[in-house]
Amino acid sequence: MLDIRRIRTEPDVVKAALARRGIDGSDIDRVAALDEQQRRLAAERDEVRVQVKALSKQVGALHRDGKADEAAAAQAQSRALGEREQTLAAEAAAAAAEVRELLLRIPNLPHPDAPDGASEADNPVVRVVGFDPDGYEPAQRIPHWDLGPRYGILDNERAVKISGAMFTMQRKGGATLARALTQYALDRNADAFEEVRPPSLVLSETLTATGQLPKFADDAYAIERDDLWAIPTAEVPLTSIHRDEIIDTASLPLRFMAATSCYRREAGSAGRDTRGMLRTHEFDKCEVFAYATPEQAPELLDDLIDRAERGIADLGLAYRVLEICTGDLGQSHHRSFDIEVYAPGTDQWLEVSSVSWFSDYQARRGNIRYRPGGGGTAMVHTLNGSALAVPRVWAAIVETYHDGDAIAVPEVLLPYFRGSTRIA
RNA sequence: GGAGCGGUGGCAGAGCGGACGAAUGCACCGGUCUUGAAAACCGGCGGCCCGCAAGGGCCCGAGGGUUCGAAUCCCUCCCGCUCCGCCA
Repeated sequence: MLDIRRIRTEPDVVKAALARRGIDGSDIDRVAALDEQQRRLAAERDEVRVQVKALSKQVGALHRDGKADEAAAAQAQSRALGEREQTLAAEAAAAAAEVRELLLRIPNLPHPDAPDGASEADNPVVRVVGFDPDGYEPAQRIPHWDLGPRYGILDNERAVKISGAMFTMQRKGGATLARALTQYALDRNADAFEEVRPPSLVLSETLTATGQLPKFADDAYAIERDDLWAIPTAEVPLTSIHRDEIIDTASLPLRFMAATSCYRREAGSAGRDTRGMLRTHEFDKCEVFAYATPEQAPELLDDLIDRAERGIADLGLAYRVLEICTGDLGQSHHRSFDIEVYAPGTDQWLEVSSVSWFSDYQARRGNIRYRPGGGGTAMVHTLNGSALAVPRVWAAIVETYHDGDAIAVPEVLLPYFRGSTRIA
C-alpha cells in the first residue's frame, strides 16, 4: 500500500513511478479526490462532536445545579446534533473504506535502479554461472519426467489419481531428495535466520498484508467454510508474525526462515508446464525473510541473493541471475531478482528463487512499524527470498546427475541420504 | 462441542454512567547525586488521524445498540483461561 500522504503531496512523482510499470495515473487521481472528501467530512464530524461534548458537560452541571428546564433544552439540542454527527461519521467512514479499497489495489513504486521494461522478455541477465551448453552428456539430456518413472522416484500418475491434475508424488530416493533439499536449505541459513514452522492456513488479514488479497484471490486456495486460505508461500505467515506491532528498533533486522508446503491454484496456467515437476499445485519451499529499517534493506537484499545463489552453486548446478524489469515486477515488489537453474534434460532455465525488497508496501498493509531515531513511528521494510524451491531444483538435479544407470547424490546432500550415494 | 470466568497503555493492574486517554507499580528515557555504577530523588513517558501551528478528533478485544453523555449498561461476534467431552 502506498503512503496516502505521498499521494497528496507529490501525486506527479507517484504517477511517474507507476508509469514505469505501464500503469496510468487515473487511480491516483481517484484516490486523491476521495481522500480530500474524506478529510473534509471527518473535519466536519469533529466540529459537531466538539459541540456535543460541550453540551453534555453542561447538562451534567445544570442537573447538579437543579436547573432541570435548561438541562432539558441542552439535551434536545445535543440530540439533534447527534443525528448530524452520525450521518457525517458514516459518510466519512465510507469514504475512508473506499480510499483503502483503492489503495490496496495500487501496486508498489519500483526502485529507481530497477530496469525499465514491458514484460518478462525485458528482464536483463545479470550473470550466468557454471553453464557450458556443450558440457552435458547424452544421459543428462533426458527430461526428469522420463527419468522419474524409469527409476521409480516420481509417480505422477498416482498423484493425479489421489489429488487431480498438477499434483506430484515423489517416492524412494526421490522423496528423500525432496526432503534433503528442504533440510539442506534450512541448515545453511541457520547462522543468521530463526527457524519457524508457521501455520499453513491463514486468515484473510494475513493474506492481505502481503498483497495476495484482494486482487489475486483467484490464485489462492480458499477453505471457505472456516474462512481460511492455504498459503502460497511461507512469506505470507512470516510477514504477519509482527503484523499490528511496533518492533523494538534495536532488534532489527529480524530474520526468519521457514520451510512449508505452498499451495497455488495456478489459475490461468492450465496446460502450461504440465509434465513432471515444473508447475504444481502443492510444493515445498524454504523461504528466508527479514524485517529491516530502510537503511538496512539494500544490504539485506544483496545478502539474500547471495545466499540463494550459493545454495544452488554448492549443489553443483548451473544457474543465472535476472533482474526483474518494471513491467514484470510483482504488485508488492520494489526491486526483485530471480535465480534460474539450468535443467539439461528439459533444456530450460527454471525459476527456483525470487528475492524481493518490498520497501514499506507490505508493512503499511500490515501496520508493521518501528521507532526511528528522531521519535515517532515509521513503517519497517520487508524483504524475502526463496532459499530453495524444491521441485524445480529436484528436476535439475535428477537431470544433471544422471549417468545412465542412476542419479548420483550431490555431495552436499550426502548427510541426508542415510549412507546412499546414488538414487536408483 | 458444553459450562464458568475474563479481555484496559511495553508489562502488571485499578476504574464499573459525567471532571477518565484512563490511578498505581514495574519497565523505559533525561537530570541531580557518585570516581563509575547501584540506590534515592526530580522530570518525562501510548498509538492513530486532521492541522504550518495553536488546537481538535478517535482508540479501554471487534461491531452494533441504549443515553444529553459509555472503559463503565445491553446485544452479536472474536480471542484467552479453567473444568468437562472428543482427539493425532
